[in-house]
Amino acid sequence: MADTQAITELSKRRGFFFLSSDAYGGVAGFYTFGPQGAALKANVESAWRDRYTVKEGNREIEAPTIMPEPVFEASGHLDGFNDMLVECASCGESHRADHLVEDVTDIEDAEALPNSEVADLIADHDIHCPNCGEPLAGQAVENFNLMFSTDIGPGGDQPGYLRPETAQGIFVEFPRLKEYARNQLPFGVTQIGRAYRNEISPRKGLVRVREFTQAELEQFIDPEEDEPNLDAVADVEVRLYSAEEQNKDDGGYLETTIGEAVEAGVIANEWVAYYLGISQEWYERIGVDMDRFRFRQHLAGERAHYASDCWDAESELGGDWVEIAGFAYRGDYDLSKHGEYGDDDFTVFKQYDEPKTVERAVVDPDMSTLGPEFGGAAADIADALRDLAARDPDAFDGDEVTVDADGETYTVSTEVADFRVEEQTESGEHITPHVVEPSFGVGRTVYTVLEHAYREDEVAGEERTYLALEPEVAPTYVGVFPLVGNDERLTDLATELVRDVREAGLSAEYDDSGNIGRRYRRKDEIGTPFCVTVDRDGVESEGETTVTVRERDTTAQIRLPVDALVDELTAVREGRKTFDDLLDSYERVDADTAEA
RNA sequence: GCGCCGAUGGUCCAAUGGUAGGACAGUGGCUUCCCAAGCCACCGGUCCGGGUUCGAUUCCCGGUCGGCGCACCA
Repeated sequence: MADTQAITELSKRRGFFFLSSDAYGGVAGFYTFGPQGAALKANVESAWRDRYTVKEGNREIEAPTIMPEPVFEASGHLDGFNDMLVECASCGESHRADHLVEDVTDIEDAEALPNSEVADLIADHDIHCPNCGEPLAGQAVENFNLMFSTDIGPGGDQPGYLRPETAQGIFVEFPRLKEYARNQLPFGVTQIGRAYRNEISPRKGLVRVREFTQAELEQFIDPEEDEPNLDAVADVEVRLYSAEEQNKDDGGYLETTIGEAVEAGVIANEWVAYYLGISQEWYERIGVDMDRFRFRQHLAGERAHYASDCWDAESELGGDWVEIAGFAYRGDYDLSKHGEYGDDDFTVFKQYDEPKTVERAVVDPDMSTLGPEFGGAAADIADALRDLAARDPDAFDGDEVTVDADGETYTVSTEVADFRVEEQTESGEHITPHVVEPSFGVGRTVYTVLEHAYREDEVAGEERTYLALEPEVAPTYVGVFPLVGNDERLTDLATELVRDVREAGLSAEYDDSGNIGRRYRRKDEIGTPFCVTVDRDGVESEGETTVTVRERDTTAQIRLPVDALVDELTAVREGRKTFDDLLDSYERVDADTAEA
């Protein structure tokens, strides 16, 4: 069982991740991925890109991390990302001021009130500190916004924020993105990038940090027509922790399939169900221990108001369940907000199968009459007439019609209004697409992969530590060693092989220091799946030159011709073969015999 | 943000009011034909700032960072 300390220590020592800016005392919530960690993270991102961008036929973009204030007014982060804190003068405890007020009043959304008013309410209702019982009256209510703010350009008159999620970078560019998709729904846009939250209390290493990487997919759909390919994931087995089960005293997991869960209505939304299925398989692929993994449904209270169904992927880390991805059906919330605040069109024109002919009441006011008669009010009157025609065509039945404009009532002859009923052909309508959002925390995923891969065992009576990383994500794929360092035939060939392996696009490290066992252990600790060793038996043998390949988890070895080495290693890396296949094809080497 | 505890080579630990010692790791050499072996040598450290003191890594205060608890996690 991997404890957090052991992994933190290994990560520091072997270069997976460590606290940033340590030379200057460090700063909480910021981590640097070292050489192994950066490679591991890059491999996880590649695997994500392969699954959620390439295999889904989506497109990836890269938006700036800083965006101007109006973006976050529209997204709701400027208001909604604030916490109101009040500190107790007696015991120093900080509390959510809005929550305290909501508890003792019938105000439901105290967060919407100005701070001074909340402070007054605390005084008026004589609210006491929940911790020590002393009165909180007179204490200032302070805002704490979780977004990092900055100034764009000189002068400081254009405030900007570091994005608290990568998603907004996709939503704000929707008007162009829909053009690239040729206005055809459904389409998906992905982004892998940094996001920033000025967390009050970063904790637990990589799990809660202030700067982190997200991988997000925004799937834009027509809610009335588009359906996911559920057949592709219907048989995928998942462990679900539904809201209903969470509310029971003895609630447990539903071990079921995606198909059954949709059938039973446990997963309300088919798109969400589809991505849970895809993700179950993806997590397994990158080496997450599926016995320490579950999908947990949000309880009604923790769901954002716009999300109709929301599930988290959670992994067990150090005994706690940690959210590593969220799957939300966001409806049209994001796009309609940006449509409301932004200048561009956040809808898609949807053509009907066949054009519809509709009868529509229209007016075509004669401005040459209205203008002279009503002066500056004429334009408003014309607008009011159009509204009225759409709302109440019967109003035009008589000779005259009255409308209100600018607070006054005007009477216009129906002839001047030129009321008539027209047949119009409509070829389609503008709709606001709905959004399905699978959103992944990359750092937490990387940490999960590390912790779930951590193993301790014994080899030849000696303890060893190793990382059972999947070949696809292992930061260093292969180690290449001369069995001894003082024989040029061995060192020369090993040096040559490292070049060959790298040339094939596989990350490789050469090592001739100390004895062979030490070098194997070094590679075990960074999760290198294979070690190639050049020995005298191999270079002295009649005929072809051979080398040994050792597999990390079992320490089993095979001997194969150097000419086959790169091809076989590539095949395993790409998932076309396993080491077991190689065991069947090549001579097995018994390390114990060789030792004797 | 608050409370408690802590901070010594790359890592893990020891010691001390008079500038620090070990283990492991690392580097160079010897040895070594398959799993952290052996021998020699080397590299490398008291979190930051202030105070007390002739002298502070040690005592005191503040800060930073970490662990745990509380709060927070749209």
